[in-house]
Amino acid sequence: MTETGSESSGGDERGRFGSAVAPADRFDPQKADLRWQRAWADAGTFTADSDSPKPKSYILEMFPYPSGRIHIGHVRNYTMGDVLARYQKMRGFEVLHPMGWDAFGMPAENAAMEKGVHPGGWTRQNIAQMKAQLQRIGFALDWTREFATCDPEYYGHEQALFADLYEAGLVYRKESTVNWDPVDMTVLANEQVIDGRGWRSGAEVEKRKLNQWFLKITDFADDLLEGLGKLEDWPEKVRLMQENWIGKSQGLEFSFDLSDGGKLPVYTTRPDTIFGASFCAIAADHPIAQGLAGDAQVAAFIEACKRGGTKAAEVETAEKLGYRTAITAKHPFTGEPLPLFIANFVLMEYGTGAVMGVPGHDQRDFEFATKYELPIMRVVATDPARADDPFKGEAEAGAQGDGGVIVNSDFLDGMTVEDAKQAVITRAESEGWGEGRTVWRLRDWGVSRQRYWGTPIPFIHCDTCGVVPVPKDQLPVVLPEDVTFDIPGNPLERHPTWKHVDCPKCGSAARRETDTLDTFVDSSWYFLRFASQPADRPFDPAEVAKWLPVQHYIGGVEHAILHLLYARFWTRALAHIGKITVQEPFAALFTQGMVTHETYSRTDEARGVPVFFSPEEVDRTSGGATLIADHGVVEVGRVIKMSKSKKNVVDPDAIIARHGADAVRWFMLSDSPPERDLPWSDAGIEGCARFVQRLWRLFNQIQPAAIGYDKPLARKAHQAIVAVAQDIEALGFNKAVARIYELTAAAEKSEPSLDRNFAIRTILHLIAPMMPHIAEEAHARIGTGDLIADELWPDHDPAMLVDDEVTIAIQHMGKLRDTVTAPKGASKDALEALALASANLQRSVDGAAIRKIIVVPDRLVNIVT
RNA sequence: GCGGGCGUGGCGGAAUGGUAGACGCCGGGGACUUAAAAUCCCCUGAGCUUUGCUCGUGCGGGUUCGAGUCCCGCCGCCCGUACCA
Repeated sequence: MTETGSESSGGDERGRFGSAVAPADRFDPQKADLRWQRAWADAGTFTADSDSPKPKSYILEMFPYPSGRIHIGHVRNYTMGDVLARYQKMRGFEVLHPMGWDAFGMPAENAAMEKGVHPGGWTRQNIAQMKAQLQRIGFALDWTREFATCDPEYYGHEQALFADLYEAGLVYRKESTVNWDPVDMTVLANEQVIDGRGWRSGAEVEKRKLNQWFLKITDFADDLLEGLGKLEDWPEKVRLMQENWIGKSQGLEFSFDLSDGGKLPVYTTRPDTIFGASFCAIAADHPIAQGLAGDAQVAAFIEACKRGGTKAAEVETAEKLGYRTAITAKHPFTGEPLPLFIANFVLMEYGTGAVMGVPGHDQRDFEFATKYELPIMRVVATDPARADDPFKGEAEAGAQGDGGVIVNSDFLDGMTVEDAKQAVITRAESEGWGEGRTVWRLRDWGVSRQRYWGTPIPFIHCDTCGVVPVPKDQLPVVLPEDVTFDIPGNPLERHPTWKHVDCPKCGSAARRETDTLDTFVDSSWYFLRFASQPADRPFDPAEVAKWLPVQHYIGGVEHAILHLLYARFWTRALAHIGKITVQEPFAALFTQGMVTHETYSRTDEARGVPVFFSPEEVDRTSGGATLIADHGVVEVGRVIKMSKSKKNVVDPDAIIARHGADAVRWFMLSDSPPERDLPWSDAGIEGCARFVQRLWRLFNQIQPAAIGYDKPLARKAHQAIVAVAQDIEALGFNKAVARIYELTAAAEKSEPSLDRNFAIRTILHLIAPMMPHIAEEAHARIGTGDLIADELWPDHDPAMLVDDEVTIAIQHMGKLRDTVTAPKGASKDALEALALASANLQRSVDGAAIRKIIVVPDRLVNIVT
């Protein structure tokens, strides 16, 4: 029992930081926050030492795009990472917790167009502002490793890596489709296409082909897929999404003989339904379609297919259109002539750009067949007896597992879907007209962007030598500063001198590549640059090996596929060419939810559109919602993601100025589970600010002269040490917060004792990763005198974790009838006897014969009658 | 369209198949105060014939002694959909 009171008496010790702090009734975050932020910076508390003998831990949050100001969503993201980083440090790890800037991208160019500023200047200014904001929240970041992807030192190394991948054959050029704005004469991002029109010009967008740079991510498709299986600490949903995105499928590729003497190779994942085929369809940009374009009608149809943007959601929800050619395709088994269509829903990128249409068992084909009055045949049924059942207005997938059986299909009749697939493939292969083939949904990564504010692609186009990489000693290819954005299009393209260079090979006049790299390339290796930053190389492989993989990677679920897949690919590609040894960059991934807020609006009668008001303009104190300006009622809208257009954003600066960093951090961790959305509320943040003061009062109640013990409280403290640690490790911050509230309440209510002092000091350490400023301030007064950020997580006594009494639920037929207290570990017989003795239970049973008694030790007894 | 997720009091949420609603917010009552703020204490899912009982985890079924949790079928909302980052 004595060990529970084994905390040091500690009251009048004053260490390095102790004398600086005067006792106060209230905790003053405005003074304390800055004091401790300076103390950490001066002491280099969070500077990672790669030569430390301690085990390493790399904690990383997805670095921000410097859009202007820190968003409350950033605060949530970085608070979670910060708690982990500080906790890991308390657990004895050498922690790397860096921060940088994903600084290239379209918003900077938009700002340049709208405000006439330079994208670089605008970006740098935003970075300075956002860095100051992050520092004001007290994040335990190693700022010595900060960089921005728009630093030539960073993108120069990226250019070198890109050239290395080119040399290794992982980079190539090919034609691909972009959104083209025919009025602004420029390429549009999908985001810039709204309802099929350019966002500035309002012109109807067209698809246009352009020669572009690609990375061979498909070479790694199998490996990326297989690697998912080993990522145990990734959310199941993200692994599933990536798996579906990669989309490995086994199917049959075979050729139809065409009536014009040609052949039509098609790919299908459902060869079992081949007897249900009633037409064939090819993409508008399929060679056969192009060959028919001499006909004006065909040309017009192909032209019509070009309308609209390239978004998958748009393409696939568009009305299905087909053009029936004069050509027919001969069915390989029946010899039937099937009509050949050009169709807007067939994609040239997937398979062979041609499909066999099986309307009965594919929904798209069903709609198409209905529209063009093609036969819809049943070849899969739940039962052979139902081979001629009609369809109920939609296709029946008849997938495996549904117990489907093949019907109306000659030699396949009676087989399962799976067996029939194999049978058709076997037959096609033995007869030589087709073969089994694995096809991936994943496409190669197009990295060309026709924009200024990105990493210049380090290549030169020479009429004699073709595509020539810029020699390594001429890197970085730096963006020119003197550019203008007053007209649409890529300023690099129209810059007077920048693109005119001599060919590095033959010396004749040549042109610099004016495309820049997708910003996803920048974010595909930044975590390696954080680990080590030599001037002459992108990274030092030995240093990378020390820190990687990232132990916890935290960011929004919106990155579940693209960013995370590209980063996994880039890391593998670098390993493939021998630059690093690590294959998977992120050992554990956590995807956090958004911060949301309700909206306030009124309908503008004249225009019939809602006008939104910001939270500061609205008074919500009286239960309703009124506009402060005119006291009129405003409508309270759904709780949605914060966005400028809905004016439902809250500014972290204003909140920190009011309540301090710790209250904001605590709010970010409280209530909502971190993977779910967090609704912002003023009442919530005020509650957190109150709790900060409540803790402050408690911390001042350490009594150096206290004597005696309080075993129940000590037990709670020991249990909390273990539980909070487990919760933090599982990123269950909301649960950790709840446990701290419970222990705090218990400590407040208890009488002074050695154990109470212990409980208070325990709380101080448990909150240290979450509310580091008040923790330092209190620790300076009641702790060892050193920084609490440098202290270790408290030890616990295993003997104190178990209660000696438990509450047993007594049920009749699964319904609660009574509860009793029993010693922990009581025997089944004893529990049974206790249950049967319950008057409430007896009344419920009412003399009925007992058929069964279920006893769950330390939990419940259920009487079954 | 396709892929993925989520749905529990007035609100955010908790709950290895085992006492649904821990903890926080809001609200109500009380203490302290000349008063207010701050603080502290108590109550707070709905209903009823209130020693206790019934209902209740988006909707409809099912498995089980026992289902928020597992299975089947729906509904709603959110995220991604390859040039937003």
